[in-house]
Amino acid sequence: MKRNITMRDIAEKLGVSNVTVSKALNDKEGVSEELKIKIKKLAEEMGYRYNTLAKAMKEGQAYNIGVIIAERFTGEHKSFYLQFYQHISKLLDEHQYSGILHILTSEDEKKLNLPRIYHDKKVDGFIILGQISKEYIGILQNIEIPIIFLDFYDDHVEIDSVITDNFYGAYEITNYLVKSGHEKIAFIGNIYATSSIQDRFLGYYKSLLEHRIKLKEDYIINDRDDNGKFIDLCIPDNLPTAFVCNCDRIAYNLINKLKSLGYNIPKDFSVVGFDNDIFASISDPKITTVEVNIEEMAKTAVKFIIEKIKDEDKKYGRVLVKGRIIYRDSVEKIEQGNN
Amino acid sequence: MKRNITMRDIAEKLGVSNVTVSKALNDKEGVSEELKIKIKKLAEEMGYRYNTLAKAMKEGQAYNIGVIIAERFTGEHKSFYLQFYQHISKLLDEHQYSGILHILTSEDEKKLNLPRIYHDKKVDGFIILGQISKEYIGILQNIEIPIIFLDFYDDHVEIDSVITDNFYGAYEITNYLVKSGHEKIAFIGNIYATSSIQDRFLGYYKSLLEHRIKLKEDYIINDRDDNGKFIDLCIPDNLPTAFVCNCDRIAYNLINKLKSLGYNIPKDFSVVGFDNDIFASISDPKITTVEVNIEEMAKTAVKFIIEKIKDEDKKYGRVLVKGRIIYRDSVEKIEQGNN
DNA sequence: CTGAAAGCGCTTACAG
DNA sequence: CTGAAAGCGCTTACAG
Repeated sequence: MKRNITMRDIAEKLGVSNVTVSKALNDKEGVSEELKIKIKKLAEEMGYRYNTLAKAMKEGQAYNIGVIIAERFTGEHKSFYLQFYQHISKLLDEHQYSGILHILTSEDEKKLNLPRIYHDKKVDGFIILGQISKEYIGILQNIEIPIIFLDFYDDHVEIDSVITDNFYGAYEITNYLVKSGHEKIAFIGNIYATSSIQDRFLGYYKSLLEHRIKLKEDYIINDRDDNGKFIDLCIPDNLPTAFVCNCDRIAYNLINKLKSLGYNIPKDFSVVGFDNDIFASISDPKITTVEVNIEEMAKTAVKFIIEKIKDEDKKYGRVLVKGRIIYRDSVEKIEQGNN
Repeated sequence: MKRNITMRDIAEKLGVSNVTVSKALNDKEGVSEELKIKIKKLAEEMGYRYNTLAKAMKEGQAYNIGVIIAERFTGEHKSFYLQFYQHISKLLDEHQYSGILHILTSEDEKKLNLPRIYHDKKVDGFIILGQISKEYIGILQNIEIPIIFLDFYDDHVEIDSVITDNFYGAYEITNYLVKSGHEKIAFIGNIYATSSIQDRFLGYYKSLLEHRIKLKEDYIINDRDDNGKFIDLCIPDNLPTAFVCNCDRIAYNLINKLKSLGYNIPKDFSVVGFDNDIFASISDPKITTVEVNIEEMAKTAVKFIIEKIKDEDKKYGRVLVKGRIIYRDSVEKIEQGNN
């Protein structure tokens, strides 16, 4: 194996010191412009590659950010967080950082095992992508490197988080349903499962409150068990005219179920979703939904984590990123009061 | 910022040298069992975290593998490679390595810009996930760290590659169609776009050859332009009875197109896909397809790249990983010769 | 079994 | 503007 080319090699060829080479290559003060150019040129010619590791060790920084996603969010057909990661990874790169994805297995989550990349000081901070257990949050808040929650939050803890404005998004899309004449509006989602679903539910509820529509218990329809596994939807006897689904996936399932029961969407029922993921576009009809601004959220999270590495006292709190309604074909305007 | 705990700190508390601590923590020879246990216990108590960076620099190894995916494969609804990456990342972790995802932008690909993580010596090797341009391959084969192609290959180059057995998979699934009575079988895919599609086409062709079915030019139906963008499918006037699609996505599109034209699938046309991705299961009817063994492929690629880092002379060549047919509802048995 | 010395490739202060 | 010295936290010979 051929030895690596180092700053010293460049320095020797030019009869200068490695310190000068270091300064030149890093565009620091203290080298004549002329020398600097000469050094850079020679470095290029010799195929010099900067050794980040050395710098990293010197500074005690790895220039890596760990991105933790719980295994249960990464199943076969759940690419949402992976897409998120893709953005994060790209943005990190622009800041001279690298992302290291860590899939947190259910076992490690239960046993509260921190990832190896933490123990090995391979990362300077963590972005936690998607809900994790309270207990795990508990140990995370005790580690000495900064962390950011992305797409969820936990109120018992003052960890900074970047979340989509679930509350407002659900509020707005429910308003839209009301404006379209609907009053009997059900919500679909396990309102105990995640803070996202909970907030979407509350946004829906706020819209009802504002419009003096009474919240009916049988209009809150559970869609998954406590492990996040989807369960069969239980449509109430007293049929609503519209459904606010906590995500497009479930809206898609609902539409198919209703269609198989002989109903027409949106003629018989209006359905709205959340996320604007693939299920919204492959559904027939295409689903009116709230688009989550993945890129903006990723950008914010990356900015925050890097700032926090530089200054550990930085605090951001809960930061909301607005989504927007994508109008499609799953909502029907109905006559007021015909229900 | 509190100083990090180092091996020296542990050593001092115990009145031994840092060398001894290093040996103990790494389970190396030359420390009494008793002392070793004492050291490990104290390290635990003091919350010592190993500094990989120092080791890495000493060894000139980063214990990171770069995974390069071309931007065009990571679009909104293309989670296939991201899923791949997820497996790779997890497997790498088991080998004490970390994966660093690099999305190669079209611009960098065109300008032949190597990723920063290469220039910064942040990775010890690369896994290239999915086809990249010949020119880019050209510069990649000149870098001094090992690389592996995953899910594609290029024959002008002796870079090791791990690919799914596209040829054999397409051959088998076409055989299945023939066995089901079909003779007028079309292939859908741009056979110049990627080596995967090309091999799938050739597998299809081999099946035809074996069954003495003539290959008809208008039965090779293009599905995308040279940039990989899907185009409208041009169904030949002389209608086939079955379609071999180069991927599930396009099989899904085809089925919808045929359905919108008033046809019934599989009554009027049989359709098979490839990949067993989400489009195969959300389609109605569900698509009979070839499942790619993502995990096995990822495992093989990870094993190979790590071996190649240890021993740069290691060669593997083109390694095929078998898939298997998933039988579903998109194929109809027809009477021989009724077409 | 234990440890002093040297070195991995940089950067940071400091001196000239 | 230029560079000698020290140090980041380990590991690898080598000596005792």
